[in-house]
Order: sequence, then structure tokens, then C-alpha cells
Amino acid sequence: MSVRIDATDRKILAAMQADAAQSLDEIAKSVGSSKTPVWNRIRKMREAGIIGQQTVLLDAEALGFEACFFVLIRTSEHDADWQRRFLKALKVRPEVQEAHRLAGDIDYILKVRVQNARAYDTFYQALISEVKVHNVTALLSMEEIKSTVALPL
Amino acid sequence: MSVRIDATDRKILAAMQADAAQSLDEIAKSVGSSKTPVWNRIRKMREAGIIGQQTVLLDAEALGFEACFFVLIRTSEHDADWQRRFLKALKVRPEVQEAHRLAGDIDYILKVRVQNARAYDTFYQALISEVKVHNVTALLSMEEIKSTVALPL
DNA sequence: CCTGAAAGTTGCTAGCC
DNA sequence: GGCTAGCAACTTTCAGG
Repeated sequence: MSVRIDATDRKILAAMQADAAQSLDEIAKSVGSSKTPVWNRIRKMREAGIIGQQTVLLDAEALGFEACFFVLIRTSEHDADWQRRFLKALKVRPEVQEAHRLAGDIDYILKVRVQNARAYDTFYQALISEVKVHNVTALLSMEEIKSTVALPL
Repeated sequence: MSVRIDATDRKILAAMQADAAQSLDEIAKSVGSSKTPVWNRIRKMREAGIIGQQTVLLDAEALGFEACFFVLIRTSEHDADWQRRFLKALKVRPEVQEAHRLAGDIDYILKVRVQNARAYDTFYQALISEVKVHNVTALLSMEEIKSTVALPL
């Protein structure tokens, strides 16, 4: 199931995180190896699921997604059926970029990316009509100071 | 500065978000066009900054990053120098995957990805020794229900 | 586990519709 | 603006040290 990751593997992952478009040769050179061994390591890590989707980061504002909310959710319902419906609702909605179940008195946090405040309200109304939640606090982002998907390898 | 984005451009962006590793030919076929026009659109959107970094999503848990915190920060200091030092501290630290300045009574939210709770404490102690903050609430993620960087185009 | 090379694909450019 | 054709560069595989 799990694969041992050594220092070279970590260098490869760091290089791919920084720029997945660069060629095998470039990665190989930057980690001090050559094409084939690097390629074999990448293949193994892909098969093990350590390396997942390859994607591009888009400029959300340029594409009209100008509002970003963090939503703190408390619920009184903790039965299995409620949770199943709630999770499904989150997974289905593309506005929900992140959803975490939390420890402590807040039960869930969401990151929701939408065109504007009105679009958020539409999302919010749709969500609470689908599943009952006890208390919702929306935090509006004024400025994205930092955003990265890179892990600090 | 800004570029007009039409329906074909959006299809291309959606395809690239879903899988940036697929070939130009595949993208062209899925949007109902062919290589060259698609390539020209991609180049324009890259130059306009709409298409940014190309990266891979890694399995954080498999790589030993088993703890994820959302950190809510209130501050009493709002002068320019404090803010400058605070922002710099966030940008420099690789554990901080996201940082937003908020509207409302909470001033900042961070998403911090670390090996374990002890590593979070190390980060926290280092941060508050660098810049004074009034109130900090850490929310520990128990389960990542959903995580995507894709915009709902 | 690495090196080197062969074979098939692809990215990117240029010229034509 | 889109399509066809072409070459250089790349990914991927495989035999051999």
C-alpha cells in the first residue's frame, strides 16, 4: 500500500509541484539523476496514489469569481443519515472548493468560491433548504494574501 | 490587460483544470476544434495570466502531513508596519497554504498544513513571537471531505 | 539501479483556406 | 479566425552494464 519515499523522491515531487510542465530531462537534471530512473520513480508514486491529478491554477478574479467565503457551520444533527446527505450536497456543488469536518465546537468549515455576494446567497439558501444546520457564520475574504497547493517538502 | 473569454475558452480551461497532462489533440477534440486554434487560445490566456502555474496534487497524508488547521486571527494592531511584517511572515512560511484578509470581526484566516499537532505548536509559537496578535483560534480538521482547486466554469 | 538508444507521440511553427 | 502539414522535442520503452 504505502511506498518508501527517499530524498530523491522528495526532490522530484518538489520539482513537479513547482512546475508540472517541465520535461523529464529538466527534472532529472535538477535532482541530479537521469531520465529513466526519474521516470520509474514517478510511475511508482503515481501508482501508489502519492502523485494525483495534474492541473493548472487559473486566475479566479479574471474569470469573474470575485468573492470567496469561509463558512463555519455548527449543527445539532449528528445522525448518519443527516451527515450522508450533507456530505453529498457539498461534493455535488462546484462552488465548494474545500470542506473539512472539524474537532471542537464548530463542526464544519467550507471554502466557497463564487461570482459575487448574491451568488453566495443563492448557494447558502440552496444548502440550508437541503439540509438543516444549526448555525452558520460566513467570513468574506477581502484579499487573498497567499494561496498555494504546494506541500513544504 | 484583460482578455475576452468565450465559450470555447471556458471549455479549454475546464479541460485543462480536469487534467493538464492530456495532449493538445485530446483537448481540441473535446472542445470540438483542432490543435492550432486551441494552442493559440491557450497561449493568449497564458500571456494574459489567466492560466497560471501547472502543478500536481500530492497526497498530503502519504507524505506525512497529517494535520491541517484553520487559524482565525484577530488583531488589535492595524498600522502599516505591523501588517507588512505579518504578511511577510505568512508568505515566508511554507506551512501556510492559504492566507486571507477578512471583512468583519475576525481579521485573518490561515490554512496551515503540518506533520502533526506538535509541528503546529512550533509554527504558532514562532508566529506570535514575530508579530503580536490579539486573539487566535485554531480549528483542527478531522477529515478532508472535499478539496479541489477547480473553478466551477 | 543506472545508462543509452530506439520508436512512437506531441508541441509548436509556418503557410494555406 | 480555422485547418493541414511538418520538424524538432519530448515521453515511454527496452536491451544491456
